[in-house]
Amino acid sequence: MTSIGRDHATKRRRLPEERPQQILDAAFEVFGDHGLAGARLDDIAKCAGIGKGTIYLYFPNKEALFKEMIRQTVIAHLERSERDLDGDRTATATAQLRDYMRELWTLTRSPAYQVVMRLVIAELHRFPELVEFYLQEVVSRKQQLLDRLIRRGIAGGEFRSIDPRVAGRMMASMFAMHALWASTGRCWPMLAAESDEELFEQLTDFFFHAVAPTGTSAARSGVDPEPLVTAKRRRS
Amino acid sequence: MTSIGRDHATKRRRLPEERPQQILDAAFEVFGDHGLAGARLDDIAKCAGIGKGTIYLYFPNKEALFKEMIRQTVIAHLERSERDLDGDRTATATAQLRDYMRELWTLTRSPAYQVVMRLVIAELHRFPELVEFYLQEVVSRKQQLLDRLIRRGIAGGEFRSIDPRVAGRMMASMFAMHALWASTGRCWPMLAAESDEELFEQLTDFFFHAVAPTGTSAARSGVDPEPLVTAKRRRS
Amino acid sequence: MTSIGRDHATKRRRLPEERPQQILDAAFEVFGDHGLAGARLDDIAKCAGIGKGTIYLYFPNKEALFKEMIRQTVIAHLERSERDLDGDRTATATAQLRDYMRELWTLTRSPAYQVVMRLVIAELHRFPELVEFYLQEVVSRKQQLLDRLIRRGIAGGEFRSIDPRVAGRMMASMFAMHALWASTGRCWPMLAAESDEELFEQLTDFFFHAVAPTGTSAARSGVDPEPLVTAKRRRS
Amino acid sequence: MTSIGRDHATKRRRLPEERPQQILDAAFEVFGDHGLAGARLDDIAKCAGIGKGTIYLYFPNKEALFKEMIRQTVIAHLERSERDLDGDRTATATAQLRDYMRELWTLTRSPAYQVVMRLVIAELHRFPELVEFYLQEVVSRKQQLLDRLIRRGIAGGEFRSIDPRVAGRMMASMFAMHALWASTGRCWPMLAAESDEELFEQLTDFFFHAVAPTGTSAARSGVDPEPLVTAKRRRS
DNA sequence: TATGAATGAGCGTTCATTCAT
DNA sequence: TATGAATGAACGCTCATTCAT
Repeated sequence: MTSIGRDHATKRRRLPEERPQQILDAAFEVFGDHGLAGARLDDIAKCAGIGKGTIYLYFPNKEALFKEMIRQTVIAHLERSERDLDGDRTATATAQLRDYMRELWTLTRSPAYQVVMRLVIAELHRFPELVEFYLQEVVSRKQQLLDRLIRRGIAGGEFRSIDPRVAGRMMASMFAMHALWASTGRCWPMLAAESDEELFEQLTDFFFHAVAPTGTSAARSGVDPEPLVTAKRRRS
Repeated sequence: MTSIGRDHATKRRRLPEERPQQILDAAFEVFGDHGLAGARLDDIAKCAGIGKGTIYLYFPNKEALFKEMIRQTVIAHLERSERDLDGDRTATATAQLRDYMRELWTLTRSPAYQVVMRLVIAELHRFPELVEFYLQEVVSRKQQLLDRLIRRGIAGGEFRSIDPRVAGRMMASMFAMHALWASTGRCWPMLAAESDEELFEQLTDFFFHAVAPTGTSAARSGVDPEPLVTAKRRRS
Repeated sequence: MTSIGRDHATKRRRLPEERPQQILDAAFEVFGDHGLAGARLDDIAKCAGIGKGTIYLYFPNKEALFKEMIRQTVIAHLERSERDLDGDRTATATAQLRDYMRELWTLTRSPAYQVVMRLVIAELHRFPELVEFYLQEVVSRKQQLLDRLIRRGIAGGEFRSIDPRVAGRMMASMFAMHALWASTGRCWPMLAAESDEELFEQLTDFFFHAVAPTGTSAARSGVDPEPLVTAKRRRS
Repeated sequence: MTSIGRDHATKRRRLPEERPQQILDAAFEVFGDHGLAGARLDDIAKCAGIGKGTIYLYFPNKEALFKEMIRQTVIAHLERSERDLDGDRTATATAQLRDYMRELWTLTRSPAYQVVMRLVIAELHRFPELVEFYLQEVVSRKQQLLDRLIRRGIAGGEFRSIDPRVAGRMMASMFAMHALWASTGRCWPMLAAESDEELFEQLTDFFFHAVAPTGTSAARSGVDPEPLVTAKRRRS
């Protein structure tokens, strides 16, 4: 069982300081496959290449593991977005929004984010303390971010006069749902035929058409009319 | 929670013919609170006011319970929609689509549907047999339904030239996500300020703008431009 | 479910007076297939063509069913044997013993007896009252029966001088074990190649050789020397 | 029940290496009392002085426990016999057979073997996988062993010309049944009056008489004619 | 007398958590 | 610090027994 010189393995003994991250990485993987309730600590330990008891040296219980996962993924992304958007005040709202979407889409394709999204939807409501945290630190901050952006687009005539919270919510719902679908590719082959890039184009195209100023071609927002059946691949 | 016309004693001894529905009602509640994996048959029985073993007189196992929940909500709706849409071939695609959305939205507001949606998204993938069932009986049928409708709208010049599968997917994602949000009202008060009717207007408005023929006011689709900040209440 | 004129079925409604026997017949069948612990009252009821609750009108519980089965099978056989053997005092001991064996073998081939044998061995020891009954009413009476017979054979020079209790015990053990093996044909195909008749010949042949007077061919007991590999079929 | 040299506290904390045997010992006891189906894992755990879950660290399920019990008793003996018999090619078939019987008898007197025999006969047929295992690893191997031995005895003129499979089966049935009887000593006092040694003499004597060459005294096989009523004690 | 829907204790098995090493 | 053997409460499911009809 023990192999000498096993230093090329993916899971190898790391420094003690890395232990918590090592455990979290394993948790992402196992929670993703089996959900919060279905995941076994045994598997997480095995996946992290450590003993089962060791987990309890760094996290008081299963729930705490989940908390930390949310903190890492979701908060990290939010702060990055805030920095990016507030940093550049020269670009058009359309351009900034497109950048934001691009980043969101990139994130959306990462397994860790997909896992967290699914867990948040499926199981967060059983941890009231976490719900509070999530609302304060994620939902409302994200909403404000989009609000500012869309208001600017409306004011500048880039978008039609739409309730910015509604537009933000629509965007969020489309991206979230597609992330969810993408996260279970094998189960929901609905999306399988297209590339991620194509999906992104479809999402942005749909959104910008929806908020395009009335009486105006959405093409002005930089989106070409789509052919009937399948969007052609661009850039990819 | 209390149903009018329950003229019996505490909770027990409804008519035997109602037993399966009685169990399903309890299942909706408990599954909603604890998820598919987290729900205990014991609790469902207690909630239904019957013994644990009684459940097994009507359903072979937990999975079958959920299958029946899906049948009662999602599939029942699907079949109703299929009947409605195929029954009236005179209305415009826009009108039919609006009718469909209206019905979907009504469904979307029912707790039972919200629960099912969350469970499907969160946990279905761990029950391969159910995944198969869902793909066959729900996803593909729904997709075909929308496909026909949207194609007709495009052919008739009501909608712009968009991939009908994409448009269908966007619509589905928006409604599904709003159902999810609404299902956890206490947790996601994001939507709480507005009426259901208003939410419906926002959804349809957004969608019809997104598929409106280019160079054309979406107003032709029967949707007025929205005021800036908050949609005014109509009809409700 | 209810078929009119269903009077040809094997399990049909009998007179109420026959109810207990009807239940016992079903019990023989189901206990035989599944053992005492493994048998479900549901199956017995179904097999008897009656409702499950009806069983409890005639037997206080599962255990009582088993008791009655033993009483019926074992006692019935014992008394028949005693009558037969004591009735005819003219035949040789060898002939009488052969007759007894023949009858025992016939009994041994009946499913009911095989079932009881297996249950007695497997589970009787858990019912002390029945054990007492069985020892008194079966074991000792049977032993006395054989004792008398074998003593007579020794006295008359038909058998060698052997402890009659030992000879009786050997005979009983061989027959019992073969009954057990035969009762699970599918599981113990060891015996499958031969006919019941052949097995009977092998058993009696072996026994009479073992008790044959020393220095004498067993053939005198009416048994031919067997060929080396496989006994030829006679009479069957 | 109490083993000498157990110098620890109450019952717990034997060396971990002994755990599997500790569990098996308890299994022998509980299976013996309640049968295969009737035994509760809880009781086995309690009897072993460990927690219920601990059993599953060493055995995947109930069935595997029994499989191991068979291995330790029946198969271990079988392999010992195979080694012994193949090791010494100089002894007469009679002597070898007597040695084999002697060992089988020793085994037959051990409670563990008696328990296993009863369970095999009474309940094995409900575990198809175990049946297969038993047929492969015990029945057929044992039959071959005896076949070789008896054929040699016949070829050398030590035994009469008898179907070796028949002779083997008779021997097996006598020993098995005596094991069964002995296993319920309190229930079947039939055999209690005599010593084990005496029983062994009776069994071998009976067998060798049965296979003695026709027209020849069985005494040549080394067995004296028995006195009428009770075998005298030898060697014991 | 006869029923079968209803019950709930009890089963084998799992796994989050503990703790002696 | 790190382990993994040990634990026992809890799960889904079964079925002997009860009881309203």
